Amino acid sequence: MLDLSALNPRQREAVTTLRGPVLILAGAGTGKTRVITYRIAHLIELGVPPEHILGVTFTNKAAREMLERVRRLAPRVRAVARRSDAPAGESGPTLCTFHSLCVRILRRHIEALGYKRNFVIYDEAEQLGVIRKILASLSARGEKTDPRAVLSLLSRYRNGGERAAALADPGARALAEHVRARYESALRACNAVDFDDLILLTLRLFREHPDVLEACRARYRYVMVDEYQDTNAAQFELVHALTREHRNLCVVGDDDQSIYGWRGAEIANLLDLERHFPEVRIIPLEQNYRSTTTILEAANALIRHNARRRPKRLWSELGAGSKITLFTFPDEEAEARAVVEEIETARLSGRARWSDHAVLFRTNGQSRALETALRRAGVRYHLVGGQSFFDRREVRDFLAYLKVLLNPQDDISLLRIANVPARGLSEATMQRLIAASQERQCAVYAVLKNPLVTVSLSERARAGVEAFVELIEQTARALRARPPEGPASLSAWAEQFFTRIGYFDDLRRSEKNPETGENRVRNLRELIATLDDAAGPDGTPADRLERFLEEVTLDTDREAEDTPKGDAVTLITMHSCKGLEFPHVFIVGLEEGLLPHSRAKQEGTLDEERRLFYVALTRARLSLKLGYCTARRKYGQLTPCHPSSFLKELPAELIERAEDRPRQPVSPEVGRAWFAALREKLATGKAP
DNA sequence: AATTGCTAAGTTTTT
DNA sequence: CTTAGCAATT
Repeated sequence: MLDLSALNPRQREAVTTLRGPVLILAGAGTGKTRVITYRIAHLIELGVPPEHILGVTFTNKAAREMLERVRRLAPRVRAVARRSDAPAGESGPTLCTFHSLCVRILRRHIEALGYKRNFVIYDEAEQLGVIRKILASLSARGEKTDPRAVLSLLSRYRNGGERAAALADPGARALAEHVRARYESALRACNAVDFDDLILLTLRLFREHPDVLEACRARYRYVMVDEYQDTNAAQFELVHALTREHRNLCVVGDDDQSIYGWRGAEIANLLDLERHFPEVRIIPLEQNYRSTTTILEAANALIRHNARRRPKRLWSELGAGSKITLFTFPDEEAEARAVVEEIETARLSGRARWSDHAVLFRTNGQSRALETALRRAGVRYHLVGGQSFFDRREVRDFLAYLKVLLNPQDDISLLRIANVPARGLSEATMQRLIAASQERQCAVYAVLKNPLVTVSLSERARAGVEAFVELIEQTARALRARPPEGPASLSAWAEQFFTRIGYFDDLRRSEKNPETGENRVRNLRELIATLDDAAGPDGTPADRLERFLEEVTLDTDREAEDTPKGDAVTLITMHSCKGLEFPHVFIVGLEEGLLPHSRAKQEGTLDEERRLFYVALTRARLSLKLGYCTARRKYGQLTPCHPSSFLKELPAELIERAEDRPRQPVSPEVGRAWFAALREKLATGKAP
């Protein structure tokens, strides 16, 4: 029996309001995940068949966590579906991301839209590749357009929404429309879809094949959406399509924590929910279980400066705690040293471990000075985010090979690996082949197989092409065969395949520094070792590889998570800290131009910057320290800077300047421990 | 075909 | 100061 008395009245209301539309306005630290999981468990307990429940999240991590907690609350729930290939007879609730839900639907029905079922999913790097090609063919006039900017424009345009409507600049609109036509046909020709397509194509499927929509509605009778403030217009459409009939929609979110507007998130989805669901019941959660009242009051005061928001005020029963400390530094090195000093003082006086601390910053670049200082002091840390494992060259090459083997039409991947390792297919040769493919309106791979085309190539190039085609054909054939003809272990197969084509050696050779070469080989081997686990046991080797690829493109936080971190300080951007909490938080670089970022000012997104600061503030449980520099090294030279205007929005009585802090008396034991630790550090040679 | 050198730019980044 | 992308060399 589910014990609802463990919840506060508001939470209980949220858990027990099961019919009709509900908006749970869940402020930071108010037990949001708890409410969602209790709600699901409650539904099940009341006899709702679990397979009628759909819970949509934005990250796989969130989906996993939710699944785990539902299981704990409702032990009878066994098979809980997360992966898109879950068996049809499953009996659990569906807890997954928007994207994996759509993949699941599309894998079943995409042929109705004229795609092949073995479509590949392009990630951002591949999307950029397509955009670059289009831009290159478009502007021989030498005008340089930033592919990233075009991609983001395109994404907004395709997803529709108010932003796109406000995309009134006729030049931008024309460019977007122009690029869109080429982009979509390029992807289609490659039998590829991108992240946006997963949602958009599902919507199209619903429009053109109402029976599919009907089946989904019948199946998902209770729908919940987490982090609702981060949904974009297309995602809203999807949710609306599923729920506008039965109206059992529960959305959970916090408009004050909307920080992904630049990625197309429509905070209006949350603010204007009544427009589509006038009967919506709004349940605010305001009791915070995380932070001291000092921290919450500061956060409340800050966010009040935002014009358009649903009013709410966080409170807690955790007492005032200590004041917020504000530091001023001459430059970022001093800042980093002070961070280290604060952490070490707390640790050596026995008040906190390294892992109780997080240092938050606006831009990834700010981590450098911090890392240097922490390393110098021998403090363990881990850096969250940064460039992804999946952006490394060797990983991209590997994935491109897999994609080509499963779907040779994938031009982008094919062009990436056609001459890796070098097999005599020079840039010039490839250009001719691409031209031929455009002429014939067919995939590059079809051209490679076409003797009418290859006959015009040089002897060497033709030999290269033939060898390449033979390699792909033969390997693809082998992968379609079940064991014993086909490979039983994907890892063993991959290891052998990449050795045979000389990829490992090529990787080593390509690096001047043998150390980094070995590192790349090791990275790849690590990934290869996970093949069998991630792919699951069912189907042909090709089916299994397909699942692996899907898992890897849709779930990039997978590997980061299971890395055991031990006792270490967390260095993290303000964006990626959402949803986390730490006893002690240090927010650095609170300078005008960095925290309200200079570009945000130009773009008129000051409110979002303020929300970002709000998210950062509300991560702290016990102590909060804020720092800014009076000068910072910018592009090489020291430039003066001013404190962030947001600092003025925090009530002065909650803040004390670091230099005014009363010196805390140090007890003899603490003093001894401190010196002992210092001596040890000197002995091991770690201290400066 | 690959390496070198130049120029230009420089947020955040769930899928 | 970096770094990425691109052009122009060897």
